[in-house]
Parts: sequence; C-alpha cells; structure tokens
Amino acid sequence: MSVQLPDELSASSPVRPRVRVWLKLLKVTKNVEQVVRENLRAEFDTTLPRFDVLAALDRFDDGLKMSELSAALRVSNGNVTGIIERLVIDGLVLRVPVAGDKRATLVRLTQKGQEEFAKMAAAHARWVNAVLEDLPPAACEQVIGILDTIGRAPKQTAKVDDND
Amino acid sequence: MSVQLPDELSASSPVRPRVRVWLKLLKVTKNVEQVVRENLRAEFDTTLPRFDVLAALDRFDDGLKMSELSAALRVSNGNVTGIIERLVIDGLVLRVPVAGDKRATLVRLTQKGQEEFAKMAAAHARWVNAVLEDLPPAACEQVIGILDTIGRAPKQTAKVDDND
DNA sequence: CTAAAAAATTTCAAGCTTGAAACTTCATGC
DNA sequence: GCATGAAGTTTCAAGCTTGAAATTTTTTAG
Repeated sequence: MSVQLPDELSASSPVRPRVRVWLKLLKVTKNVEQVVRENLRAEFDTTLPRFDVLAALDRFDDGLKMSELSAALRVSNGNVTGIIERLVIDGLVLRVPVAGDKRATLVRLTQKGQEEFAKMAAAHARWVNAVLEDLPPAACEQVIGILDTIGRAPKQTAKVDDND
Repeated sequence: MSVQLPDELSASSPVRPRVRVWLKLLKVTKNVEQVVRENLRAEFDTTLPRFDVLAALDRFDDGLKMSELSAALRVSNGNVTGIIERLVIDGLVLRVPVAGDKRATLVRLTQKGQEEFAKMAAAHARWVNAVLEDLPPAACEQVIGILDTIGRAPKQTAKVDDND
C-alpha cells in the first residue's frame, strides 16, 4: 500500500488520472482500515481478518465451506485455515462435517460468535461513520456509482469483475 | 479487508451510505491491489511492500531515515527494518550512517534500485490503467475531488488528515 | 558532569498472507 | 472394479505486519 509514483510518471499525460485515483483510493482505504484495525484491537481485542471472517459467516446461517469462505473473502485457502482454527479455539466458530462429502467442512458461527459479531458490527459502523463524516451521503452515493462502472463495460475486463 | 456487514446493518438508515462507500472502496482497492501484487510477482519476482518502499525512496534522492520511511508508508517501524534488510541484500538499497547521529541511518536507492524501480513504475502505471480502463479520466478526477474532502472539514478529524 | 527523559532503531512473538506441494476423498471412464 | 484426475483442504516456507519491549545514542535538567 501507500504506493508513491515518481514525479516523472505521476506527471505524465495519458496515464495520470487512473494512477492518481488509485493512489487516492489506496490512501483513503488505508486510513479507514487503520482506524478499524486499531479500534478492533482496543475495544474487542481482535483483528481485522477475524472480523472479516465473522462478517462473512454472519451472512450465511447455514454456514460456508472453507473454499466458499476463502472465495468470499478473496484470500487464499491456506489463509482461512489458520484464522478459523483460532476462531474455533475461541468458541466463536464451529466446524461441521458435510453430509456425503468427507473432504469438505462447513464453518458456522456459534451463538457466542453471533453475539460478538453483532457488537463489533455496530461499533464498526460507528467508526466508519466517524472517519467518513466529511463525506455527505450524496457524495458517498456518487462515489459508489462511479466505482460501480468498473468491470461493467462489455470489453475484456483485465481481471476485475464481480457482482455488487 | 472485504468486510461484509450483516443485512440488518447494511440496510439501516443513517449509517448506511458511509459504510457502503467504505465497502465499495475496499472492494475496488483490493481488486487493483491484487492485480498489482500478482503482476509484481510474475514479472518482477517481487512484492508490493518492496515496491512501496522503492517508490518512497525514489522520491528522495538524499534518502530517508528509517523513521521517515515508516511514517511515509504508514507502517510500523519494525516492519520497515525487515523489508530494508532484504532490499539491501538484493543490492537495491543502501544504508548510510547519518553524520552526527549514531542512532539513525539513512536509506537510499542504489543505481540498480533506481533502474529496477523505473521499470516497475512504468509497468505499474500500465496495470492500473488496464484495471481502471472503464473509469474515464473525468470520473477519476471526480472521485479524487470527493475523497479529498475527507479530513478537510474544520471539525475534529477523527484520525484522518494528510496532504495530497 | 550526570541522571533521567527522549529519540531512533531493532528485536521479538504472534498473527496474517501467499503460492506451491501434499493429502484425502470423490467422480469418471474404461 | 479401479486407475486417473478433479475437488476440497491442510501444510509449509517465506515474507509481511503489528505493538511492545529492549537497545543505543542524544538531549535536557539540575
């Protein structure tokens, strides 16, 4: 993160606007992320990756397979294994065998996990609102609208495509 | 990253727009970052953190102190130590003692480091342009303008303030 | 001068992250 | 059946990241 291009490049002509918006996105994202990260640690003694996992699981009452989870979070398979391991130890997550497939496991929030996440999610919303308080709702919608056009064009999309 | 809020929250009223724009920023940023990361690995056999360090150093011919570097990158002090260590081993970066202060060290790009970074920076600009090709320059400027308002208000700025 | 505080860095343990390799289980074709 | 490959995961090494503690040097107060 925090990529800073050399002046000779950041001043060059056709390339500039996208690189500049990218650097801006990076900076804002990093700022918000930092705030969320610190608050998660200070108030809940947890980490952003753990929060992300809980958030993903919270959306699926029936649980997710490990591979579905890593796909949802866009991280590697092996990554999720370790995080889930620790969440299981802490009693926030449960592993359930999948009927009829001994390879896969389903991962689900426990009651405790749901309750913990509910608190975190509420706090998370407050933190984000505080950091972005200077952005009026209309401005937010505008940014969302503009960024939504990425990957929407009929052309070949370099590697970026997704719903929502 | 990739925070997904529960429906009950992401649908709630006063909180929504900022959280939504935050999730959007996160998604776009993560996409671009992923592309840059993979390309750096595939084409230059290096990592994003290393690229970031080189980029920061490239802007200062006279070098940076370790603390200045970590401040510029917004990462912890200890973090930079390891990355610089490896960059020194690879001959891309040089450590120079600071005259009159035996505590500090100055870190600077070597000739090789400058040349390597120049190639990477050019490629980086191409990758970013490809990923964001659907964003017209005007849209980029618009997003930059809107996001620039963050931390600009006379109010107390929760933790976000910076130039550029 | 000297004790104590401050500054600049490194070290450290714990956790996150990746891509590749290994492993187990399942599905398919013959 | 049964070999072969695909699918789902875990393991692993290497590197990134953090916050805290430790180290060394400099500055400041008295």
